[in-house]
This record gives sequence, C-alpha cells and structure tokens, in this order.
Amino acid sequence: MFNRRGYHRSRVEDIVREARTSHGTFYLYFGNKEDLLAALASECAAELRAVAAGLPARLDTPDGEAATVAFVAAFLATYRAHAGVIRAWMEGGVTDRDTNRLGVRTFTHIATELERRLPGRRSPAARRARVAALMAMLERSAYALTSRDLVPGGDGDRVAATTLGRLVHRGFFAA
Amino acid sequence: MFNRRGYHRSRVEDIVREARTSHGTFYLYFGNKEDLLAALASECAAELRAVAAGLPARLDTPDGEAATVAFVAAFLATYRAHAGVIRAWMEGGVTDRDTNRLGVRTFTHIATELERRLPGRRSPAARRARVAALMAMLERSAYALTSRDLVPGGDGDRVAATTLGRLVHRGFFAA
Amino acid sequence: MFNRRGYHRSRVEDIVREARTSHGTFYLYFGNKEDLLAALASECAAELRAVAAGLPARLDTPDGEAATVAFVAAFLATYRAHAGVIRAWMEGGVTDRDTNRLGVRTFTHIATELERRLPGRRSPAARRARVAALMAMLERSAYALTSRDLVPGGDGDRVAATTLGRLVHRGFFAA
Amino acid sequence: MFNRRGYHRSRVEDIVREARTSHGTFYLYFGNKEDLLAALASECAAELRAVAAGLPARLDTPDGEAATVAFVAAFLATYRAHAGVIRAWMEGGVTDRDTNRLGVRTFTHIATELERRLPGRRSPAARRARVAALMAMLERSAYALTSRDLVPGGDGDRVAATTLGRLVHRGFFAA
DNA sequence: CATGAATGAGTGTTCATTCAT
DNA sequence: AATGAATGAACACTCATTCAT
Repeated sequence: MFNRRGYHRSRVEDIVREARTSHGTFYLYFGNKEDLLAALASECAAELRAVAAGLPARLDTPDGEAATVAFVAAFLATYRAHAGVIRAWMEGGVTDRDTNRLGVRTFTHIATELERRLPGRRSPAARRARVAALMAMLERSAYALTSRDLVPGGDGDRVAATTLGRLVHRGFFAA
Repeated sequence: MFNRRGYHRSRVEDIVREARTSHGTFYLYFGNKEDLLAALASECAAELRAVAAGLPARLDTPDGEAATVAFVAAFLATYRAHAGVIRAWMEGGVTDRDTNRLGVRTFTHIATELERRLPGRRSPAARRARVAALMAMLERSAYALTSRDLVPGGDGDRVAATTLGRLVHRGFFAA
Repeated sequence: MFNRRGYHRSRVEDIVREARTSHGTFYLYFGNKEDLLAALASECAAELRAVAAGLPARLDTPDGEAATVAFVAAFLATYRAHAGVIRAWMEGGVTDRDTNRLGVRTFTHIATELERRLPGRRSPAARRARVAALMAMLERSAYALTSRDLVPGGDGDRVAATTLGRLVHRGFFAA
Repeated sequence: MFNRRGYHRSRVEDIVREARTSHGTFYLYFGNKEDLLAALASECAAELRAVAAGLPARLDTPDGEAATVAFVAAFLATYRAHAGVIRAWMEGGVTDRDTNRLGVRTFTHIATELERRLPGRRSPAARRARVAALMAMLERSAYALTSRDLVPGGDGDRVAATTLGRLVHRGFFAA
C-alpha cells in the first residue's frame, strides 16, 4: 500500500482490506499506523544493510565495475521494494524519533561502507564530501525511478543500474 | 508555513493566522489550498530559472570554479527559500497536472543549461547521464540541507555550497 | 437570478454581478438577502392581484371560456416571471413572517375572487373546497411548468394555458 | 429531520444527534448527505407505489367514492410521512439524476394508474389533461397540508382527505 | 452615493483509533 | 485471538454581511 499510494494516502482501511484482516486485528499487532511503518522500516533497514554487506572488500579491481553495478542494482531494487517506507522517512511525515534515526543511520552505514572503499589518499573531509555526493546520486536516482518518468531516457531499472553503476565506478572507485 | 511544516501538515488556518488574515480572504485570492501551492510554485520556478540564467557561458575557465560555487550557492539558497513547495512537488502530494509538470520542466531546464556547459566530447547519452548525476547531487544535497541534520559534518549552507561547488566543478566542468 | 438558480442557490455575488453593481450597493438598498426577496415578493403580489382584478364579473357567460383561458394564461405568465420568488415562498425557505403571510394572502385573495364567480348554489364549505382544488391545479401546473419537463405532453405555456383554462372553465365555471 | 426542517436546513449534525449516533457512523452507512436522501426517497417511492397498488380496479362503482377517499387519505398520509423527501425532490435541491428521475417516475406511475380508471370515452390528450389536473390537486393539497396553515378551514388530514376524495370522485371518476 | 476587500461562523466530509462482542 | 461497528476531532471550503475608503 505504502509503495502504491504513499504513507499518508494509505488509509488503515486500505491496508487491512489488502491484508484481508480487520481494523481490530491491525491494532492488535501495531499500536498505530506509524508503528506499522516502524516495523516495515526495520525490515527495510536490514535489507539495505545486507546490500552494503554484499560489497566486496575493494572496488578498484578488474571486476570492480561489475561489482559496483551489482551493488547499485541491488540498492535500487531494495529501494524500490520499500519505496513507500523510505519516502515516508525522507518526507518528514514520521513523528517517531527512533524511526527517523533508523533511516539516517542506515544510510550513514551504507555511506561509511562506501567510504572505506574509496581509493587514493584524500583528507577525511574530502572523502566524506565525495561519499555524500555519491549517496546523493544513489538516493536521488532511486527516488526518481520510483516516481513517474522523472529521468528522461531511462527506460527501466536495469538500464539505470548499469549506467549509474558505471558512472559511479569511474567517478569514485576506479583505480 | 510550507517550509516549516510541509504542505500537508500546514492547515489553512495556520496559513491565515501567520498571514494575519482570515479564511475568507484566503479563498478570495486562492481557489483552494493547492492553488496557493501553484502560485508559490510559479514564483519558485521563476527564481530557479533565474539561477540557471546566472550561469556564465562556460565553466571550464580560470574562474569556473568560483562561478560553479556561486551557482550551487544560489541554487541551495533558492531551494531552501522554497523548500516546502519543492518538497510538495517531489512528494507527489500535488494533484494539479500543470503544477507537477512545472516542477519537472524547471529542473529539466536547469539540467539542459548545465549539460550545455559540460566540456569534452562525449556521446549525448553519456552527457545526459552525467548531468542526471549532477542534478541528483544538487537536489539531494539541497533536500538534505533543508531536512534535519541529514548531512553529518555539514554546518551551514555556505560550507555545503563551497564543498559541493568545488566537487561539482572538478568532477564535471573542469577543463 | 432567483428564477434561474432559485433563491438559496443564488449568491449575493451572483446577484450583484448580474446587476452590474457591488456588494456595498446591494446592502445600501436592501438590509439583507431576504429583504430583496421581500421587495420582489411585494411586486409579485401586486402583479398577481392585477391578474385577479382582470377577471370579468362573471365567467358563466358565452365568452366565459375565453376569459378563463385569458386569466389562466395571465396567471401562468406572472407566475413564470416571478417563479423564483414564489418558489421561495412555498418552499418555506423564508424566515420573514410578513413575506410569508404576503404569499398566503395573495393566493387567498385570488381564491376569494374566483370563489365569487363560482356559479350555482352550494354550501360555503363546498365552495371553498372547490376553489381550493382549483387553486391547487393552477399553482401546481404553474410550478410544474417552471420546473423541467414535469408535464409530459405539454409543449409550452400557451398550450398549457388553453388546455388548463378550458378544463377549469368546464369543471368550475360553466353555467 | 427533513420533515421538520427541510433537506437543506437539516445539518448532518442535527441528523446524527436525533439518531443518537455520530458523524462517523453516518458516513459509514451513507456516502454523503444526499445519499441519505436517495435512500429515503427509495422507501418513499415504494410506499407511494403501494398506495397506487391499493386502488381497486374500478372507481365508477357504488363504493367508488369510499375507495377514492381511502386512496386520497393514503396518499396524503404517505406524503406527510415523507414530506421532507418529496419537497427536496420538487424543490430541485437534489443533484443526483437518479433520485430526481425516481420522483418523476413515481408520480407518473400514480398518474398512469389513475388514468386507467378514468371512465368514459375521451381522447388520450383529454384523459392526460384531466389526470394532470387531478395529480396537481393531489400534490398541491398534500404540499399545503404539510406546510403551515395554507389551507384556511382545513382542520386535519382526515377532513381534507374526505373533502378532497369526494371532490375527486365526483369530478373525475363518478359513473 | 458607491465600492469591494475583508471577515468568520457554519457545514460537509475524512480517517485513525477504540472496544464490546 | 479476531472482529468491525462506532466514534469524534480535525480540516477544507462557502457565503452573507460589514466597513474603511
């Protein structure tokens, strides 16, 4: 529901109808609507961390480009699978502090993992700036892909992942 | 109000109280709440186009870096000034077709202007991919800056603009 | 406006726009919206009384049928010209006592005039019942004619007046 | 509520207070205010048709007058019970096409049933005109009875039904 | 005498949440 | 454990009326 309609436009009634259950049951398992979001966010964070965990130790290797493309593809796929949740994170519609922090921490974790794999000798500040730019590209592209046709010329997640992955590899991780 | 609370959480009552006026007056000037958003979006689009118009003809020049930093700073400032509107654009909370298209077209316009200034000989597809990445960085950074503390280490728009501007110049426009 | 949209659906703004004047001017001449209705009602009552005044002394004469048809036609025309006002009377949307009474008294006046012309010897109660039925036919037909197509087969006021007038004459006034 | 205050002046809050329930419950059972009217209109139409169904095959019989009086009494009673709904029909305050048509068709149905029972040989046009007049009397009288004191001398529905019924029988159905 | 911008009480509708069964 | 009818606070929008100019 959140992926299709977004968090705010998804009514509890929509959710329970989709789940073939009732309002009462919903509130038996979740304290409130945002609590459901928190639960989904938790799953989403785990999957995103798994994506980061799938990164090889180094990306400045012969098959670094393929690995980068694979990583980007996995990131995009996970993002798409949880777009409703992640958007709710970003859009600030969430009141719960913990859930908000979870989002930030998850992306920070990925950023840290990527930063470790940045080759060359640069100052910590420069490294952080580069990885911030990298994360921005990843997030924004994923966001755009889960919106409607905001990327002219992009005709699917695969193409986007390949293009973006190569770009990222060349710009950030190539030896 | 939109910058502080976001479009959906801003009630008409909040808006008119802030503007020291009444509901009736509000609906005298705007057909409905979304109409206000459309009006603000129009202003915002004009300002964003002005930012693009402020770009020098070329950025691969001795003072190209300064110009890039200035452009990024102007972009971030404008984005911040209209964050509520732009977020409403992105978050899909807008029903009106025209307003939605305005957002896409405005960002496409900026992208086109930047693409023209990309130096070197690359295929159109490659140029488009690069500029898409560039726009992603710009947007995501601006978005992050107008959210809460999403950029660890960032301590202000100026620093962010300088850092990001230099990065952008080196990565995309340097000769 | 009242004829076209009805009293309640006519907004003061509609009225003043039609009259090419302003809200301020409206309230200069009328205390409120209902006050305008009262003024129009007064005119309408005068016209309806004039229609009654146009009745010949007797209707059970050789040219009684023509006179009855003429009366019915005049009644329908006046009703149509003031349909909005009369409907507001009937529909009970008027708060003002005087205006309400004016409506009742006007129709009572017409009823009395018609009762005088009823031929034959009947008890007062019977005469009143007959004239009540007559008035009902007149009013309901007029009401229907000013609504949309409630009278199947009727194709205009003239036809309606002729048909109804003859019917009325034969049923109530013929010698 | 509709009978007492009329459709438009009845607020949803009035309705739910009277029904000892809440706004939420109201919108659980009816899509909106007009939807309630439609539901009531449906019941009303059924009852009016039942009144027509209660007519004997012929009215030009020895006990035709009693049957006519009974029919008129039933019509008036049903009309009174649903005055608010029927008035909303007539007053054009209903937007829904189906509901509007329901009103017209219901009264047309009754008119057709009455037309069948008109004795004597007359042209179809004449028969239709007569039945239109008859319906006008019925409707207008019922309308008047459910308004305030519009019928001078009338002191109750029974008296009105008897008087009107006899009049109708003599004028339209007597052998 | 005329204006029209400003007002705010009033109204229909939505939806997260509760609780008796 | 599961249900779903019931709730009511919240919100966008309307329009008759006022009054400073």
